[in-house]
Amino acid sequence: MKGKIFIIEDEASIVQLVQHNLEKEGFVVSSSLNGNEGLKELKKFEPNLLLLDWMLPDLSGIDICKNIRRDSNFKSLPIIMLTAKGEEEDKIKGLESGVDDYITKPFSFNELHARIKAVLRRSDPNIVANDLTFEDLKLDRIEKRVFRADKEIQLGPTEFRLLEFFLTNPKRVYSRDQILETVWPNNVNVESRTIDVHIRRLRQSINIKDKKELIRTVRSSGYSLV
Amino acid sequence: MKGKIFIIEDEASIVQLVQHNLEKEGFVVSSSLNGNEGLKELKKFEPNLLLLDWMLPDLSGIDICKNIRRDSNFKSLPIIMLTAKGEEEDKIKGLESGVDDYITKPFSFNELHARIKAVLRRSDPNIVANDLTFEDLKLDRIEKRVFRADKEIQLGPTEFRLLEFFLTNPKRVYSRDQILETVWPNNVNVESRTIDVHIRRLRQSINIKDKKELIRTVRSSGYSLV
DNA sequence: TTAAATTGTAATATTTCTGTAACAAAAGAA
DNA sequence: TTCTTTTGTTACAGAAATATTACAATTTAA
Repeated sequence: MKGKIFIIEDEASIVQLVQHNLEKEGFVVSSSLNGNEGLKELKKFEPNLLLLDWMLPDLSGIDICKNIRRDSNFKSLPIIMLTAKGEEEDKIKGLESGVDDYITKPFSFNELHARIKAVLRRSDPNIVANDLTFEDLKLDRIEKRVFRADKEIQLGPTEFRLLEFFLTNPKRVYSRDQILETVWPNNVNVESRTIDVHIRRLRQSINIKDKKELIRTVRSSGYSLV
Repeated sequence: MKGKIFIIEDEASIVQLVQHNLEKEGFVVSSSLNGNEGLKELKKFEPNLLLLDWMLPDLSGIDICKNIRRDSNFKSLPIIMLTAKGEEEDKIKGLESGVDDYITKPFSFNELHARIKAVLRRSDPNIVANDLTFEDLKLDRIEKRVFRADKEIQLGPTEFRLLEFFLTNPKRVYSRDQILETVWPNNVNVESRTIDVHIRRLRQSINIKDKKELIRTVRSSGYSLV
C-alpha cells in the first residue's frame, strides 16, 4: 500500500492510462470524469493525493480546489493540476488556489510519477518511503525485507503488510476493523478474530529475546506499535 | 465517547445508516422519525449536535429550528440540515434560522462525518479533540493513553471511557444517570451503584501520593472533575 | 507432482475486566 | 445524639476479550 490517489479528469483515455500505471506502482486509485461527482467521491475515498484536471465540463479545477481547501478535512490534501499547453501556466503557477504542483499535457507517466512521489514525499513521507523504520525495526519495501536489530526476519505476505501498516503510523491504536479494511484486500470477509492470529504470528517473528515487545494490545480497542 | 448526536429525519433508511455509522465512530446517537416527538426527545437527550431533516411530515425543519433557538437551553445547539437536492439551497444558506451547516442528499457518510467534526470543532472542541487535558492529567485518544503528571497510568476500558467523559466537561457535575447514558453502551442495564465502584477504581488509578484528589463527590448529585 | 509455506477458522486456555452484593464509613436530618 | 440516607470499600464470581494451538484448505515453490 503506497497510498490512495484520486483522479478528476474528463479525458477517459488519460484516466485509464494513468490509473492503470499507478495501480501497477502499488497505489490504490479511484477516479471520476466530472467535477461535481468527483468532489463527492473524493471525499468518500479520502485519498492521499489528487490529480485534478484544470478544464472540466462542469466545475473548473480552481473551483474544486477552493472547495477542497475550505473543507477542514481536506485542507492539506496535496493536489497536482493537469493542464493543457497554452492554458496560461503563469496564472496557474501564481495561483493562490493552493495547488502543490502542476504538469502540462501531454506528459509521460514517468514524469507524472516523479512529481507524485515528490509531492507525497513532502506531505506524507511514510507513504512513498522505501524504508519504514521504527526503533530497531526496519522494513524495506523495495526488497521486501524486514530487519530487527539488523537481523533479517522472515515474514509471510500478510504479516508483511500488517507490519507495513503499523509502521506508517506507529503508536497509533487501530481497531480490528480498521486493520481489516486496509491490510486485507477489499471486500474480503475474514473473521475479526483472524487478526489476533496474525498479530500473534507477527509478534512471534519480530520479537527477539531480551528485547521489548513491539506490539501493544489495547483491550477493547485494538493494537498498536510501541 | 465523542459526544451525543440527535437525528430528526423521516426516512428510516437514512437514519439507520447514519446512526449506525456514527455509533461506530464512538458517538452516542438517538433519533426520531418525526418533528413533534423528536423535539421532545431531543430536549430530554441533550445532544451536542442535531442532524435535522429539512422536510418532515409534520413540522418543517425551520419550525424545529426556530423552536430550538427560542429555548434558552438549546440556543447554541449546533444544527446540520439535511436537504434534498433542489430544495433551494440559497434559501437555506441565507436563512436566519440559525443553521450551522447543511448537506444535500444523497450524501456519503464520510462527507457528513467531516461536517459534523467541523461543526463540533467550532462549538465544542473537546468533543473531537485528540488530546484531552485537565491540570496535570492528560488523555490521548489516538494512542489510548493516560498520564498524570507525565507518568503513564494504566486504565481498563470502562475507566478510560469514564475519564474521557469527565474530561470533555471538567468541573461539571454529572448524575449517575447521565454517566450511565453516555459512558455505557446503549441499552445496557447496570445498577447505578456500579458507577461508584468504577469511580473508586478510577480514583485509585489516577491519584498520586501528595497530589490532590481529582474527582469530587457531590452528595445526592453525582461526580465531577475538579 | 510433491513438498513447503501460508491462511483462515475453530477450539481451548488464559488473562483481564465488570457488575453486584455486603458491609463500613460518612454526611445530613431530626 | 441517634437515625437515615448516601457514598466508600472490598471481595468475588461470572463475563468478556485476548492468546495460543492445532488443523484443514489453499497457494506457492521446488
